[in-house]
Amino acid sequence: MTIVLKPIRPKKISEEIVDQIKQLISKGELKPGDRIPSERDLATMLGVSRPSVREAIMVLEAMGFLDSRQGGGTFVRALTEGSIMDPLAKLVEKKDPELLRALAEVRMGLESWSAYLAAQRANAEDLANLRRLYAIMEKQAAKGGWKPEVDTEFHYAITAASHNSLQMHVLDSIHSLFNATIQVALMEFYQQQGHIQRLLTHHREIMEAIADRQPELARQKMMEHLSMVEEKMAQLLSENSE
Amino acid sequence: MTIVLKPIRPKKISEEIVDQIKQLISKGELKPGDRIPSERDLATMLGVSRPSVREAIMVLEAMGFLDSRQGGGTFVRALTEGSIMDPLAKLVEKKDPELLRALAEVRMGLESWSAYLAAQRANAEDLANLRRLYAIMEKQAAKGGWKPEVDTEFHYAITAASHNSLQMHVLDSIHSLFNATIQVALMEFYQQQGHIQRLLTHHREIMEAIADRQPELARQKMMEHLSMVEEKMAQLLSENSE
DNA sequence: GTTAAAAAATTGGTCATACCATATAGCGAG
DNA sequence: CTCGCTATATGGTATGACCAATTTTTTAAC
Repeated sequence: MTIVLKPIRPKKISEEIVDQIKQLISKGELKPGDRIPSERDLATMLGVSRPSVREAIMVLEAMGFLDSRQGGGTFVRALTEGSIMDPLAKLVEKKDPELLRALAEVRMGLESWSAYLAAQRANAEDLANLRRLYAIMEKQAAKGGWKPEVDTEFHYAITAASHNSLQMHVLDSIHSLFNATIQVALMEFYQQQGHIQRLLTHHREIMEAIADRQPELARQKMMEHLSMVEEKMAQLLSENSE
Repeated sequence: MTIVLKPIRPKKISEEIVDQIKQLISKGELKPGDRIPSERDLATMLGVSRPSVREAIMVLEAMGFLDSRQGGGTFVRALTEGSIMDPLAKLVEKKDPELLRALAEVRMGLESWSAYLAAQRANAEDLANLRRLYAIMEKQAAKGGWKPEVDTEFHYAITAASHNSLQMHVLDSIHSLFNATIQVALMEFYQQQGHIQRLLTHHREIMEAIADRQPELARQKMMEHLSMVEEKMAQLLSENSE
């Protein structure tokens, strides 16, 4: 008889307070703009010390629920949803160039691996999807345009063709970060510099390598492609830092 | 002339500390699993009071960067734990063979990429660390043993030598999943089958390729190594399912 | 010498108190 | 009534103490 004993993590007092206040907000008893009782009052109300209350408020402030102003008071902030970001997103929100480079590099490793696997396992449906997306890109390129969404979808389709669910999840996290940071700016940068034809060629080569069942070639082409992306990103970042 | 006036809000001390620690994590100086200095030490180091440090840690904990355990200490969490692992951890704990295969495959992609990067960037310190760990493995192998911890540490050291903090975090999530599932069983399986010498050879070849600055070779050797791991894992799973 | 139990040191969690900095409210001078 | 000053309320920081859980070291037993 295996008794699964619970994660006896005695909850911290401040966490209890966080939960209570969060509940008040979610129940609408505390509306945006309201001023909550002072730290001292809350402490006596809850029968705890002020530091505990303070830690709770600190956490809620970090979450975006509250906003404290010295001398003024603590107010409920209008939560526009989306304030809850992953740890990863919080890190790159500063657009630290070093981190973005690391991000691009991780992406390079993951996607080239996806291409390798895709070349081994892509089925007819996968290939048809890739061809469809490539046709759209080609059409756009003929008009001198480039849609980030289509580009992104193309890369997703490759990972999907790897038929590895976990790979899909991991890459999704990385990719969404990329989108959230400089994806769009990067695409515009391409258009200005007239690199669209090169991009199109890259994608075609990758697709053909996958269709021809040449894993090593697909990997290599994806690597070349993303190397250029990283290079352009570095240019973009150095320009902006001037 | 538009003068965008700014924030005005003088930054709180705790926020300052939050930024500093976040930066340490993003730059990779604090890696997943590391224990950060105690609250008291940090307070004296930074020249502030303990409550300020505590508030900062509280916020970072809420953000998912840190994890504090009473009496134990405060540790750096892998940034991808929440966003990638949680949904999948439940699936993997059932030891679904399909998912374990996917896991091993993702690991293969990530680690071979780590080896490639490490061969380009490993410094003297990184190499010394690898050699030290290899020596331990060699000694163990001479006695017919194989310690999973040392093996794991060796692979971590390679990723550390890639000098990409994000790569470190992503791989940590994957690796911890691996450890939680079949890592130990796998090691025992090796010993039973007398594959220790082959394992040792693999690790030596990888290490030498990195030391010789041969990225492609390092990648290839890591791939061979992990291919064998995946193969053995498949054997183990099929045996157990009988 | 190895292992297990016990004690000590370390570390996070909580509390109490005091004082500083800032914003708001209220009062008073003009 | 308006402007400016003062008093007060409130968040921000610092110090110190003690508790609870964990880790490490020491000690004792085998």
